Amino acid sequence: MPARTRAGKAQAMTEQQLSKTFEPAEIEARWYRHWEMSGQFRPERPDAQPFTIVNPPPNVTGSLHIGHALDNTLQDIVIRYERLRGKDALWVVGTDHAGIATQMVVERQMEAKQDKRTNYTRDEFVEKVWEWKAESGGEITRQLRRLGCSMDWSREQFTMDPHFTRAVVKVFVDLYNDGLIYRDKRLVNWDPKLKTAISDLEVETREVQGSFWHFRYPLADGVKLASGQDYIEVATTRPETMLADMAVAVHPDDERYRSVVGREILQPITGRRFRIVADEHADPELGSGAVKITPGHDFNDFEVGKRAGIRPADMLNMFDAEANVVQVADGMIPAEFVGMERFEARKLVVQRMKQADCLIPHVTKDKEGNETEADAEPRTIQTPFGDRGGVVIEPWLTDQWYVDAEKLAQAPMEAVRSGAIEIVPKTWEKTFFNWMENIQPWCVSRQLWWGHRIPAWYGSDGQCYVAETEEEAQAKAGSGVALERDPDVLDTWFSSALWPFATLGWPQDNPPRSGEVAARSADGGGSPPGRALAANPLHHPADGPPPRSGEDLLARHYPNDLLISGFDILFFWDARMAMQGIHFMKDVPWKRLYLHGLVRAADGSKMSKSKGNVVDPLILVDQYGADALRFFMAAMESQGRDIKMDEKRVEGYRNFATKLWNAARFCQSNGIGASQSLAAPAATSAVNKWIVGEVVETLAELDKAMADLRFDAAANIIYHFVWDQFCDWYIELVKGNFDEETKAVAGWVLDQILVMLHPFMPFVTEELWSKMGARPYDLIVAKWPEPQASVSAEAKLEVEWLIALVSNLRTAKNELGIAPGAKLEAFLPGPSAATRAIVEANAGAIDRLARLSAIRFEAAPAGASMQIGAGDANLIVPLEGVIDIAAEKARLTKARATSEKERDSLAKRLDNPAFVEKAAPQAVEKARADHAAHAAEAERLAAALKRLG
RNA sequence: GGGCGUAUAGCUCAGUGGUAGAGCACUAUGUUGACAUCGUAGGGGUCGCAAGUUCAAUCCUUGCUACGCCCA
Repeated sequence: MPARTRAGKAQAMTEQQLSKTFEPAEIEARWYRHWEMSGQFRPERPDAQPFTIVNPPPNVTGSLHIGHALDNTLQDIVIRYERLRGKDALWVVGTDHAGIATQMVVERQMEAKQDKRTNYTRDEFVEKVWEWKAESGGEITRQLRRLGCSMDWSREQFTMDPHFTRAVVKVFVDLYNDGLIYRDKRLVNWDPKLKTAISDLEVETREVQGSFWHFRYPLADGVKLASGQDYIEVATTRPETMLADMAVAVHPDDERYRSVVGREILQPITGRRFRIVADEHADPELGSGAVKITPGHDFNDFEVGKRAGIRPADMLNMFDAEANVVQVADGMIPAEFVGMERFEARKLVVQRMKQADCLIPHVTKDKEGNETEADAEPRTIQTPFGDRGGVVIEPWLTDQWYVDAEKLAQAPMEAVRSGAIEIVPKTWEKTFFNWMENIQPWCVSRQLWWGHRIPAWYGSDGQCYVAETEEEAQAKAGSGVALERDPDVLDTWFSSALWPFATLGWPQDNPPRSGEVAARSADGGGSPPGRALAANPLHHPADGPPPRSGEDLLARHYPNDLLISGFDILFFWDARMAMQGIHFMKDVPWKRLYLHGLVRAADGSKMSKSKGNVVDPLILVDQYGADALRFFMAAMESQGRDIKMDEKRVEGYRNFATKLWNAARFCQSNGIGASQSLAAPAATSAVNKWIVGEVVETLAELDKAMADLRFDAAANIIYHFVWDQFCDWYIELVKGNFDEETKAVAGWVLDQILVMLHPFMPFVTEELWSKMGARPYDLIVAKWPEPQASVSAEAKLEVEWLIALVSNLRTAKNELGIAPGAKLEAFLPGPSAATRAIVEANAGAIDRLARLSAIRFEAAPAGASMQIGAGDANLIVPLEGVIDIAAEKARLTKARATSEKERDSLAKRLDNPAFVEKAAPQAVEKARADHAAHAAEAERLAAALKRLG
């Protein structure tokens, strides 16, 4: 199959001796470069079935953390597996422009030089971000290579690439024309530090120790409540907002206030008069039952305000973009507050209210009944914080662009319901539906400079024209209308939602390649002139293979087959991909969605820089090798559970790689080399037939685990086959007997191991593959096993008989304190023909492993002996003068007790007529067989004891 | 307040309607030419608690307890 690999031919074909020690670092660097340079991450397979994964594009400012290591390892395992199975496997890779994060990084750099963004024009600043990206962005792409990830780097993508930007603009315009994007004036989550709106998903609610103040709001015009009180009590955790209060709400059924609904409050600080309104938002059970209403600065109050007839445009706004107090439209905020920072204003408001005798102190009583007064009641307050800026979010009234998420959410929900998208593990479906069913309009505009600029232009009259280009907008507006473009950019997630199809060339079928030099559009997207990625030192290697052309990637690779992501971005990214994918492509973005958990610190806490418990995956790679880290990730990835970091376990898998290395070295030193055929070699000896059968079984189990995305099961299956079956038994059984058949079988089995293990441990397997002999192609593009052989039941029985004999003998010797190397002789009077044949065929192994000089088919001489069971045979090993009899008696007694206990328990079950009648027939049958076996074993042991006297 | 998840060996975790497994750790032992990053053998668990369903429950149901996450 030379067409499958361009590289295979170029490679040295001679068998090279394996070095004594396994050194991962050198092997990893060498092989990764070779794979990438020779284009083997995406070999040409035009006729093969496509298989596609897109990676969650990491933030261009990011560096590899342990979560990336998990996520990308799982993807690489799947993609390497499918590539080995002959599919046209495409793993799309790229990075995300990360609007806020990237702008912050560059601004921070400027700050360090006493410089700032606003010293530059927008274009100048954006240019500087591109410069930053060229120099320092994309560190993570190098780091992914160190993990061994086999992505198609030749088509590396960036969300601000020109073709991607065109896709983003088209999506925006199309959604606008479909009425699914609109501009609206409403409260948004405003980050006063970053001075931008953010979506509700980017808000984190944290519990903060705060205060709850109670105030008197005097009734105007001498009005009194039914109780005679001349004020209404209101309480708040944010007193500063009373500078923009526009109402007090009471419940319509609340008798205490019914008489004053429609009357007015005279706010003590501002002197503003506003109405008391009836609204069900006010809960009579809570506090006084009356709430102050600041429609311009609170989400609930906004709704109350609208119901009370206040138009959003008329709602008072008392903050600027940095959350400092500004004068409101009615000019009633006292001058001393204007310009004040929000939390300073809070203090001053409390002070002024207190001076006006409008503060109701909080009174507590101690055990003796002594009263203490405080200004406020201490309280734990659920407070919104921006997940990037880390400051308290301020609800702020602005014009923003919104996506009608509710409409777009319908099709993805149907896709999951119908099974068009399978969510694995299934438990996440509920969470998915819960969010999708309650989805809110998605605020997509951001007040940043770095990102995809919104394709909307405004005339001087405020009329808005949305179009893909300024020319089109101008055409819509008519010539002569002066247009100004919307200064905002789009949420980064808005663009990454297009990843499964825009990376494949949508809306054009032949996208520009990453090497293409493209003029930067006015959108701020696109690589700047003369700074194409091919010339980017980060695009490693600069002389790598060119991307292929002429493919209709979109038609071939959409829908993607699988998406693997952490559950933490289910809403942010996965759900939004599903919305955009189905809307624009009329099909699901991927057939399966696999969600994995978080990697936690060893103590189970979340890793975070502030806690200082972050484990750097690259340090683990340095220490144990990438293969070991990858295997750890796979072995620990059981669906639905977080992974606790366990370095000892990584070490264990490093040891596993070493074990395989040494086994291969041993094979090599015995003249075993590369196998010549895909099919298992013809085997005549039981041990060879047996190991071929074990490969057949292991392969089936492995394929099943992979089909189910059970990475832990898959890793364990191959681990135990290599260590337990191949190293511990097969090699030991054939040692010293390397005839041609055995060499052929051993070489073939080792090759199957290398192929099956390759998705998990690509480096060590590729190295061994090349060193074991001449190969027509590299392991990365080898063929998945097709043994074309079956399991031999007789061989299995025979080898398992031998294994039982050896194990039981070792156990007995150990318990009796006999040196493991001591050579003994055994007697087996009247063996069955089958047993006799086994013994005769395996004299060598019996001598070497069981350390029996002979098994005689005759009665044992009188005297003390030990009894060794193997299958239904009972071997007698004379111990005259070897050990003390008491120890052997104790051993047998214990073993007999175990068998008797099992036997009796089964007998009890079988004596129960209900069991025999109602239980499944196979269960009854199995119980009978087990009972017979245990009874026989107990009897055998009893007889042995009797013989000991 | 709503939702989801977890509780199994000293630790980290699999698993099953028919009396429980792995890795690490632990104990004993081993330099017979692949491997001490190893070999051999061993000890260790009333499967969180309680009730129910069932011939049979660690597994299914309900409740409780503890811990974690998400949403409000």
